[in-house]
Amino acid sequence: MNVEETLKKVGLRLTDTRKAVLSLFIDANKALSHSDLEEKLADCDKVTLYRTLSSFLEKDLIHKIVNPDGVAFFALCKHHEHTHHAHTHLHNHGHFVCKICKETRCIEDFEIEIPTNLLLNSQIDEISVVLQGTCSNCIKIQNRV
Amino acid sequence: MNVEETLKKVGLRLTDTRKAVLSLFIDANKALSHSDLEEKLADCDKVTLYRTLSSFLEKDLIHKIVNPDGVAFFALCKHHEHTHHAHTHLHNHGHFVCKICKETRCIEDFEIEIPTNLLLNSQIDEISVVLQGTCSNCIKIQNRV
DNA sequence: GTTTATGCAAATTCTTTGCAATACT
DNA sequence: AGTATTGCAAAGAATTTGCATAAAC
Repeated sequence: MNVEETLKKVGLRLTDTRKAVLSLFIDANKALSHSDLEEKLADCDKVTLYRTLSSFLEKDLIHKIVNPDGVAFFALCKHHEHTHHAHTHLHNHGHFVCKICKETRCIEDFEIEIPTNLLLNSQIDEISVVLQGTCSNCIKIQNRV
Repeated sequence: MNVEETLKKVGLRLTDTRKAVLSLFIDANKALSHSDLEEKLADCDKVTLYRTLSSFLEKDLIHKIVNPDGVAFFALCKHHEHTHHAHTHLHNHGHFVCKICKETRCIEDFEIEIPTNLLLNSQIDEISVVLQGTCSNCIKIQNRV
């Protein structure tokens, strides 16, 4: 997955911040919050980061996960790794948030079926599934103490 | 479901604000945000409302649903309507949020099974399932225009 | 050259904290 | 009487907006 090609494909100008942020998402392989990015890109203005995240959301490069504390995390949309372009896609996979280290990951294997029998007259656009608990790493650390 | 009995049962003092807020939750039969309460209880200080919500959360009278915009909503925990007291309970039922009118409801019939095969070494405490879309009422209004 | 993005300051919104006055048991 | 709760002011955190400068196309 090439950073510059991806940005061009969705019609965003190639700026240093956008290239850096997209690289971070690709390398991270997990969800990142605004403050994660701010920390990693210390010389970048926080407002620019907010705007970068907005433009990525708008172009469907990333999706937003709000954890149970109300903190927003963002993760790459997997469909951009493939050549085909699914335009209206539901993010109906699960997410796991560790309440200790706050690490947030997509669980691609866990997909929720929309309950079409319920909510008969409503239209569903988006699904958010967040599992909160303690990650394996933090359990290990707890057991050591 | 009696307001005063319920408050006593969980060990909270009977104050005007608590009685009013609990009544609103019972009558509303849907999730309410802090600003919903502020609007309905105009003569009550907003800080008191924050603290009321905290105490209700702590006593498991209500649960918190963070909608995809990051706005917190709160809804009654159903187990308090019965006499038996489940102390550690997962809120693994779904929630529906209308992106237009922001109405938020529990969908009690829609329960998510925790995927025990995934996340083998992690511990899951809480599940949040939020479906976002357009509610039947807002669809009707759209069609009229 | 035209359009879009950035950086800074400032405004807004949401939430928490400290403390004296008040209400509950 | 003793303890918990309230209301107000103020602090803090998260996010948005306006605008001049700078960078991308």
